[in-house]
Amino acid sequence: MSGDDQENEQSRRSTEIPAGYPRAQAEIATRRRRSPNAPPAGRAAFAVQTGTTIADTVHRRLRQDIVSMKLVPGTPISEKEVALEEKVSRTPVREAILRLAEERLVEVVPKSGTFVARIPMSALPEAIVARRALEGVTVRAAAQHANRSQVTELVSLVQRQEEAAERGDPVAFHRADEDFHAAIARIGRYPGIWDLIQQVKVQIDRYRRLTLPQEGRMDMVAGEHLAVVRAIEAGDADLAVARMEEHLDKLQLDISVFLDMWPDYFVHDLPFDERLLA
Amino acid sequence: MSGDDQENEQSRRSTEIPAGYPRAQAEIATRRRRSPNAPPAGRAAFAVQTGTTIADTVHRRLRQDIVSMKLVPGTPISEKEVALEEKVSRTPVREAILRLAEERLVEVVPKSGTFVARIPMSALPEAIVARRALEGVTVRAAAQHANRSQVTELVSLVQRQEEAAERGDPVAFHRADEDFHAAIARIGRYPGIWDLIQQVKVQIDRYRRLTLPQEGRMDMVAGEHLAVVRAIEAGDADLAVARMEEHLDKLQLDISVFLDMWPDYFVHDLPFDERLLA
DNA sequence: CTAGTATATCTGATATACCAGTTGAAAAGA
DNA sequence: TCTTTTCAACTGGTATATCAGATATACTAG
Repeated sequence: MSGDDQENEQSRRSTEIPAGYPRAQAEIATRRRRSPNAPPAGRAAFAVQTGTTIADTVHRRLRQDIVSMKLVPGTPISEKEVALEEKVSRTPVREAILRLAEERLVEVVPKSGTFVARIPMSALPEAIVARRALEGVTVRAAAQHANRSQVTELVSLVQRQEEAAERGDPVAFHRADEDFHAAIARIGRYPGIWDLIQQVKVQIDRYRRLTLPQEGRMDMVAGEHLAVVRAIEAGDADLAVARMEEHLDKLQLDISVFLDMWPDYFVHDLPFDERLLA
Repeated sequence: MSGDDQENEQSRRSTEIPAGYPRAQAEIATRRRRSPNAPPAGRAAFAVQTGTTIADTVHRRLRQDIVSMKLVPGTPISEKEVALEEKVSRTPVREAILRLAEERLVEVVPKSGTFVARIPMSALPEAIVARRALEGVTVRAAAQHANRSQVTELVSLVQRQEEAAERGDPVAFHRADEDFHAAIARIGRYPGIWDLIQQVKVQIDRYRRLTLPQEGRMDMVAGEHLAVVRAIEAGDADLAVARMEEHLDKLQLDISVFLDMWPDYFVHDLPFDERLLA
C-alpha cells in the first residue's frame, strides 16, 4: 500500500568483499597460463563495494515487483522493453532476467518470451517444511548461543514489529518480521542458513501477498515471536524450536480458496517422476 | 583417476518444460501492452527440450571441473580464454560464469578477473547441519510414503553402490550415492528439497574431494544406506531419521588437517556480524 | 464465412565492438 | 640496488548488431 515496498535485500551477493586473492600457486595443467601478465595474484581489489552493477539494479527492481505481486504471474517481461524503460542496454537486463529465472521467478521461453512465473503449487508444501526444518536449526542454535544483549536485541525487534502492527503498517511489519528471523539465524551463528531460508521463502511470500492482510494476525505474530524469544532467553532449545514451529505452522493456510480466486496464478505440477536414472 | 567425472546433473533447470502459458489475462497497469502482437498467450512452445543452450554446456563443463577440484581454488578463469577454447563467443561463457558466481563456485572481481572460489570455511558447518535437517525431512517423509516397489528400488540403488565399492570405482560410487539420496527425497514427495540439498552440498563435496578416498569407508556407506532403507521398509520414521543422521554425521571430518595441507584453498571468513539492520 | 498458408514482426540467443578500471612490470629516479 | 612512477596490456561491464525460431495477422482458396 503506502509507498514502495523496500523489500530489504538482506545479505545479498553484492555486499561481500572478494577479500584478496592468493597467487594461484598450483598452475593447473588443463588451463594454460596467460602469456604475459602472470596470474592475477595479490590483493585483488579490496573495493569496499563490488560496484553495484546495472544488472544488480534491474534485478532488484524486477524481483521486488514480482515478489510483491505488482507483476502478476503470466505478465510478459520483454528484455527490450525493460531496457528502454530503464534506459540501459539489453545486456544487463538479460543478466537480471537470467538470475530471476534461476530463482524461479520468471519462465523464459526461448524464441517466444519471458513471463513472470506462476506459483508452482507443488513447491509450496515443500517450501513450508523446508523452512520449518531450517528455522528449527537456527532457533535451536540461537537458544544455545544467545547472550543477554542478543536477547534484548530480539526483544527490540519484536517491539518494532508491534509498533508497526499498531499503526497498521504492513510494509514495516513485514520487514521487521524478516529482520527477526534473520537475527535468530545470525545469533545462532548460521547466517548462511538464513540465505537458504530466504530463497525458499520466496514462493511462499508471493502466495501470501495474495491473501488479504488478515485482521488480528499481525498482533498474533508479534506475540508468537515473543514466545520464541522467551524460550531463547531461558536457554531452552527444545522449547524454542517448538515455539518456532508453532509459529510457522500458523501460516499454513489452505490453498484451495485462492486457487479458485486466481486460478491462472498457479501451475499444477503434479509430483510426477521427473528423474529417470540410467 | 579413471575417466572424466560425469557428475550427473540430476534435476537441473534445463529438463523442465515451460508447460504452456495462459493468456496474461490481467494486463498489468505498470507494464505497457505491446502495440502490435498481443501478449504471447497460448501454448507457448511445448518444446520437449528447452534447447540446451551453449551457456548451459559451458556452465556444466566448468562446474564439473570446479566441483571435482580439477580446477583448484584460486585458478583464474578468463571469459575470453574459455570462449576461445570452447569456440564460442564471450556472451554464453559470461552467462555460465554468472551462474557459477551465484553458486558461489567462482568469485568475479570486476576489472580484474574471475577465479575459482576458495572454500568458505565458515560455510562448511552450516552446510552440514542444513543438509542434516533437510535430509531428515525427506527421509521421514519417505518412511511415511514408501511402498514396496520403492523400497525395492532403494535396495537396488544400494546394491549398485556396493558393486561400485567392490570394484573400487569411486566415480560410480559417488553417483550411486547421489542417486540414493535423491531417490529418498523423491519417494518422500519432496523432490524440490533435493535441489536445495544439492545446492548446499556443493561446498562439502569440493572439500571431500580433497580427502583421500578412505579405505573401507565405501563399504561402510553402503551399509549405512541399507540401515536407512530397512527403517523405511519398517515404516519407522523416527528410526529412519536417526539412521540417516548417523550416516551423515560420519562424514564429519576435522578440517584442520586439510587446512594445513592446502591453506590457500580456504577462506577464513569468521562469523563476524555482517548485517547491520537499521 | 471458414480453413489453410504466407509473411511481417515479435522474441531470446549469440556474436562483436567498445569502454573504463586494474594490474604488473618496465622505466625513471634516488 | 631500491623505491617510485608510468603505462600498456588485460579484465569484466556494457552497448550494439545479427540470427533464427515462434506467433499473430493478413491474405488466399474453397
